[in-house]
Amino acid sequence: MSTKNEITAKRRKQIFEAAVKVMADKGFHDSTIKEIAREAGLGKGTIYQYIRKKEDLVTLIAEEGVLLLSQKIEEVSASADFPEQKLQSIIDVMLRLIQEHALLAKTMAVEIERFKSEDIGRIKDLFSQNILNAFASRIEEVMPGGYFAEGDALVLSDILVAMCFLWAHSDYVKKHAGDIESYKNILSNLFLYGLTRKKETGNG
Amino acid sequence: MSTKNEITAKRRKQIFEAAVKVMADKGFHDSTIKEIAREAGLGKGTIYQYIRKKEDLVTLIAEEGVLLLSQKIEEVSASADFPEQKLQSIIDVMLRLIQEHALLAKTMAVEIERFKSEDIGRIKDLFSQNILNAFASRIEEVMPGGYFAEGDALVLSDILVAMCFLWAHSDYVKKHAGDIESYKNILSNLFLYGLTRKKETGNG
Amino acid sequence: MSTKNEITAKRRKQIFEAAVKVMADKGFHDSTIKEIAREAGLGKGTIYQYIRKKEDLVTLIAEEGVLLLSQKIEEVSASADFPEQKLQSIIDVMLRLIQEHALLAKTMAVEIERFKSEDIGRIKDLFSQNILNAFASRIEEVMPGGYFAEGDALVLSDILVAMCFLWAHSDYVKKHAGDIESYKNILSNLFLYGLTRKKETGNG
Amino acid sequence: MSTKNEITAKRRKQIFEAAVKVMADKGFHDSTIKEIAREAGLGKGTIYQYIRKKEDLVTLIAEEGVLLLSQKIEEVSASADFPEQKLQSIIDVMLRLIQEHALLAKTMAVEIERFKSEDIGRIKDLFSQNILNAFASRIEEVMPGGYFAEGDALVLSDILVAMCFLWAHSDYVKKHAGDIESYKNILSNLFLYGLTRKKETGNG
DNA sequence: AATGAATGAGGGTTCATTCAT
DNA sequence: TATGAATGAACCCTCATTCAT
Repeated sequence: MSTKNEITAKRRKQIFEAAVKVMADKGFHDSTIKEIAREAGLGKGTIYQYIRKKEDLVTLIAEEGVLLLSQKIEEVSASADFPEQKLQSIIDVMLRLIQEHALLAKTMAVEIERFKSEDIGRIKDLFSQNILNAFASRIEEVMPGGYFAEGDALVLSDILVAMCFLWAHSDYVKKHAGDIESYKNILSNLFLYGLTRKKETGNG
Repeated sequence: MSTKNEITAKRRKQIFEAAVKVMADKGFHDSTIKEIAREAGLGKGTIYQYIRKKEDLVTLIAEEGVLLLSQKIEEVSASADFPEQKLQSIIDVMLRLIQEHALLAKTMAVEIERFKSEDIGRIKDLFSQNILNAFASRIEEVMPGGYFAEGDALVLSDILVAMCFLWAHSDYVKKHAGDIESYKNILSNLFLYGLTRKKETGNG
Repeated sequence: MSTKNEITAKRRKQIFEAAVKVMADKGFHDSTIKEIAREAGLGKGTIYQYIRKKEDLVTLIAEEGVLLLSQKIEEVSASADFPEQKLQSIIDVMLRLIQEHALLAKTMAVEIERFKSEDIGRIKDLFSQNILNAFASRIEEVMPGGYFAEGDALVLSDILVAMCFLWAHSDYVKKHAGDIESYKNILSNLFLYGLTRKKETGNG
Repeated sequence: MSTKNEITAKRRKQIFEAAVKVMADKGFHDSTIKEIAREAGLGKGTIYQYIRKKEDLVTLIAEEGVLLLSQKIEEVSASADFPEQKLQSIIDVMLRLIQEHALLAKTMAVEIERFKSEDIGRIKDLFSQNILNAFASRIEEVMPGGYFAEGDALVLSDILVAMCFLWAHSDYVKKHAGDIESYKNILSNLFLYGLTRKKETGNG
């Protein structure tokens, strides 16, 4: 026995997943409502019971994506590790999530930047506050005394997050890195040590 | 007195620049031929004397962009600096070009990845060979003995190039970094030293 | 209460009839989908729920026309009359159908020959097998011992059918013959007796 | 040394022949001025020095065709043969001309009927007076005492002329008759004797 | 709530025609 | 006179959105 709300939630999920799947493949403009409806196993008209405009699907995807990432990221932030480990953890989690929700991440990475609707503004704020700031905090913990000013932390977190998303939509990166584990190591080492730091050969 | 070829070249440039401008603002799909024509100061039909399909405009932009970058990048590579300076130079040049041709770079960054026409394949190869490889070579020169394997150079160049392009289309980065000079320093320091290297305070 | 199929059938008919009407007047190229839609009392987009391309309308018209003619022609062929009466009957039926479906016949006569799509090939085969052959059979029955070889029957049926269709699109013929009854007599007499046979004045 | 008029005449011929060639292949609407110009070895703009509108090409073709046919047909009419031979001659000439100027004839047959411009009216009159009437006269000479009324001659000449043109554009007729000689015989016999007249086996 | 038939705005593209050279 | 670059009207077709069932 399903309550009305349960059905609504189920439909939303159907539509969301179909939209993610189709849009990750074709991008926003080349995806049609008809195809998304078919993928969702619903009628074309039914979609419009749950969204007002096609654009809303991107909002939906963005929102879902940001929430998903936010939750996990917070967990990591709460861990008791050393700063460097915390940074590695957050990269690790981010990449794992992106891998796990590859299609969602791809659509987020590719479509969101170009959207200018009002709703997206709200989500970008959420993204900024929950994700970028979490990264920035982790970054701030490891950079004092080094080459960066305090204000650089935000830029660096923009960069790091973007590099994580790169895994979702860059064919080059996937081809060159081979697997996500390699990519994670490269990213961690780059951010922690840079290219020129020499590894200490463990003799003492 | 203009020869036919001169006019043709001039028109191509007009159209190219109009396309870059409009597409950087609206993206491929939301740009209409009509608007591009208006921006170029030409009639709608005239556009089709110089391209066969709207899609060709992206190919054109991609090609022009890759050539533009390739040329300058090569110059840097030929310089006689030390490896670390060479890497800084190439980042410097890349960012300056991206700044100078901001709209072109934005369209390149945003649209090319999603295009799947045959012509784009050719251009991606060009991009890979001329730009990614140039970066990879510079990267290889500074990383021995450190945390990276030789094969990582390509991935790292993917990453570095992506970071440069981030300046072209990420509102966050622009807002957080303020100006391109800051961004350049952040990128250079990140790549050369990473977040955790401590600056030696010169009291030796 | 209309089932989905009934509506579909109704729409198809609407569109078909509108297309016949408009195309008979203007020909394929000078007919626009917009006008056909208006004539059908439907929206422009609706047409494309029932056809894929404008060209399909010609296929549809051709097919319908051939089927229509085939059915009636077969009935005549099955009659028990003498050969000469059978030939007259088939001319009679053909002309009556062409008169009755004047617009359809005109479009058939004018447009089909020039179309080269694959679907038309199939329909031409149908036309050839069902209509030309029926005429040829009737012709074969009356011509032995005369001026024609057996193999001429097909050519003669091409000619006779073309003559019938002439009624559909030749202004000259309509003007000169006046009414279809006259035209039918002329055709029958021409085919049966030729120009030079003298009528026997019934005095014996 | 060419006078201005000679060049003009030469250009007209070039354009005329190119138009005939292209239109016979593709029909009026699918022929472009560009292609006709190329076929004529002239620039696109040059065409418009000799015609006002694309439609004029059809007028030109029609006019030329009618004149061509008229001239030869008149010669035959002036011959001193017996009526039946005269009819055969006129069929013979007509078919030979159609064969010789196959492309011209095809375009005449296919395109003229649908054109409604004022100029075409004039040409149709010419056609009617010069060609249809010539045929009608020949027909009138052979039909007295037979199955036809005097007024039928015009209809019969419409029919006969149409049957001659059939050779120019019916694939069926060409395929079934094989060569034009056969077709000519079939047409002649049909018109002179009909299907049912028995050949007298010449034994007294 | 679910559906898909109906719709028309809007976009890409073609091409007859013009006109400056 | 010859040309072809320039132009925009006009057309086909797609697809987001609506709405009656």
